[in-house]
Amino acid sequence: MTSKEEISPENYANWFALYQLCKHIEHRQTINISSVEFGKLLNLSQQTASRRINDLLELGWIKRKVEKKSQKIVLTKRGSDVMLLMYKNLKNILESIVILGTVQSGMKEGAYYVSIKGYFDQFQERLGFLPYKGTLNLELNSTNIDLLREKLKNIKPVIISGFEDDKSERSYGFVDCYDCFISRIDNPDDKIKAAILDIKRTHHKENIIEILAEPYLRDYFKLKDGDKLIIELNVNR
Amino acid sequence: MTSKEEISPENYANWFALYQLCKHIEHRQTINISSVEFGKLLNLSQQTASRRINDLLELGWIKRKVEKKSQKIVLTKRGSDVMLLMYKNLKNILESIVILGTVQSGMKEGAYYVSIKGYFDQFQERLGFLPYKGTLNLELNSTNIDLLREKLKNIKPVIISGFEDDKSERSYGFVDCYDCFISRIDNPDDKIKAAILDIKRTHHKENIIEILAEPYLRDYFKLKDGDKLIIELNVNR
DNA sequence: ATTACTAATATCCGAGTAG
DNA sequence: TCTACTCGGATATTAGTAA
Repeated sequence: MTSKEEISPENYANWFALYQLCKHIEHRQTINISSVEFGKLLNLSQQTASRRINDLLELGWIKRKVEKKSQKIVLTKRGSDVMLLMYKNLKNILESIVILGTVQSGMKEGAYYVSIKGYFDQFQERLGFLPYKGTLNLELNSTNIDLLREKLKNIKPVIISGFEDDKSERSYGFVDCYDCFISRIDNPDDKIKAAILDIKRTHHKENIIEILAEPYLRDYFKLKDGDKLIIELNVNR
Repeated sequence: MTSKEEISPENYANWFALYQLCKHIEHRQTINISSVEFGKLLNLSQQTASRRINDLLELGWIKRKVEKKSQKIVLTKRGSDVMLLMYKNLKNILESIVILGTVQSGMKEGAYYVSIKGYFDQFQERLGFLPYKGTLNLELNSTNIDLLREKLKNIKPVIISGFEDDKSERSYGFVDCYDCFISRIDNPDDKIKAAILDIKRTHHKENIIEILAEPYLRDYFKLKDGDKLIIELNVNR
């Protein structure tokens, strides 16, 4: 069974030691590292690094063989459980610290509206980019949709005016857009400037939003349905 | 821009403080917590908890308002970046500490072979479970396939004997199976007993393995193509 | 109630060094 | 070279309070 042990102040130094070790795993859960080298990783002395290794041994998080030139350290089942537990917890935490959207296969209506010249020209002018002729649909869970709505209240929308189409004699309403940045959850540094189409006026279910961006986001981020994206708004926090 | 700062021994106590705070976020990146309560979370005194909050303020990871009964703490952009960075690093680490397989849409041949009575009866008897009549295909990256092969060398396979089918006058070769456990990467505690069909004898690409289990795994784990599963072997580490 | 200062103390770290 | 012990000094934590 996976151990449920939490990292408490008595051993978070040890958790970090394990974390640094894991970052240097080479093959088959194995690390070859001397205590001097390990000390450098930890910004600590050889003596303390050596003591850390012994602590990890005692916790049952690693096994090792001391050899002449260095020591061969192997992560135990218990050790990998410790890392897994932290991963799992962080994953949960992320749901409450960033706004996450799940990629959904779009109904093609988005593409139609974006393409309409009366809208398209305004998008280019007021959003500052020439949008791809289609939208990416993101599903938000209820926590995230609330968080998003709350944040949008404090942001000035980019207003896309309505207009009349002479030929079809139809009138098109105004649309509010909100500047944002989109990134993959596993690579938050690669951000794309994008815009959220006003969620009040979409024909979708309440928890789905539509994203406009210059590139075709499915290709740019290599997305599949179900992938998670971070939606970042320009609010000071 | 996302800060690239690493957590060094001078501030990993602070990292853990932030982590514990984040675990208790209620709404809109906000936490209401007194220094006494926070001290309990950290297994530390009220005084130290209070100092930690001040450290986090100084690092720019949180903002706060001290109120009568408690303090309202809000995670900053910088603070959420710190958490995201750790998440990203852990995600990378996981690839080297557990064997991960990516769910692939199967070609239906697996189901055919499992269903053949000559095999099916043996599966039930020798694996200890009545398998679902189909296999789940998992794609492994090259690191993980090497790791798996290495581990399988040290495990005794469950041998499924070959046989002749009188009617079709075809002969079926033997199959090796390996006991394992399968779990979702985001819920490693919920493990399903399963078996890996001998990768040497599959007709697939080299880096795809087939999994047998009692339930229909796609339903049990609510899987979509691209989801990641942990494959655990019963080896002592 | 709170938060947080100061002073006392407990803990941790690294130099020196042995095996 | 390695790892890892002892021990004095550095650092962190807490008790006692103030605000």
